[in-house]
Amino acid sequence: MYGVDKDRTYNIADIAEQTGLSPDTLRYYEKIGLIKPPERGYSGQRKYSSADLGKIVFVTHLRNTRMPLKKVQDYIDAYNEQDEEQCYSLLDEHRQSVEAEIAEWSATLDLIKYKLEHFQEVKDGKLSKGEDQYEHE
Amino acid sequence: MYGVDKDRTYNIADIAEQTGLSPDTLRYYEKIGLIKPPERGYSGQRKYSSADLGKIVFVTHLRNTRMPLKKVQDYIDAYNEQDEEQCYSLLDEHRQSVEAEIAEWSATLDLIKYKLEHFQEVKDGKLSKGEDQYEHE
DNA sequence: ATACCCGTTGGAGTAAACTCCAAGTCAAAT
DNA sequence: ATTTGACTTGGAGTTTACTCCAACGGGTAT
Repeated sequence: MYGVDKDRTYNIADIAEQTGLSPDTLRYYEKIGLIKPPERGYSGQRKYSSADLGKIVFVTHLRNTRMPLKKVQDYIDAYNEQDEEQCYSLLDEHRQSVEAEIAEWSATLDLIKYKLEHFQEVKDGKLSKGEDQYEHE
Repeated sequence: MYGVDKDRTYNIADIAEQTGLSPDTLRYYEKIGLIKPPERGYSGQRKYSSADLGKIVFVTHLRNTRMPLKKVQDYIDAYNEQDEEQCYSLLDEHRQSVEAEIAEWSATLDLIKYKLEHFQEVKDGKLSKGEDQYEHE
């Protein structure tokens, strides 16, 4: 709005600094088609615009949700086609998979806790003398 | 205890069936030193004992807790040295990392939910006309 | 004897998301 | 003039945990 140079350009190091992505990652995202190739300067160096920066920041927001790059890709595509419905469902789909992930990790945690409790029994002597080798479940 | 052939032998397919691991995975675990090489039969084929089976099942129990193979390795080592303290701390350490994992995924989920709500606002028209391109946080 | 099936090996390939590298260009600073 | 520093490229390497493959051996069924 104010104070922001809408027309300045950024080199790859600037973008890296602004986004927290490494230059390598930026080139990688470009290579896989996640971000569009920016203009090039005098000696072939990338020259990003403020709009470019905005789009890359947007990608980082999606990545912050741990959305896989393929899905980010799909999301960007839907975004460019102004298909908000599709954007929404992709995000909601992602929410579901994250919920599933949490459920799996929670079940895993329960299992570990169970093992730890069982372990306590072993240390308490309840099972310590038996031939229960490799049988802590 | 009863009805279980303590002295029968198993080929790799039998072990695969009993454990749910593939023959390839069994050979892989053996290659990385996670399970000890079993006896070999007439023509060089693996001949697992009941004890072998037990140990492999044990590994699958650890893997069920999503413990990384390296850590399973450490656990087995500690187990073989009868260092129960160490076994316990490895498991507890693992519990902590799983809890951290859950915390991260939960934060991710919150972020996604926030985005979805924000999205709703967009669809409700609050932001739909603005030049807010690439600015859904 | 021939096909068939199960096993063997070393090594390559897969997925995801980077990360690193060598070799090269180019301009500014000394 | 030369060093320094930032950038370029294609391509290889990293991690984890497998999975697949070709080429081969050997016992069983017909």
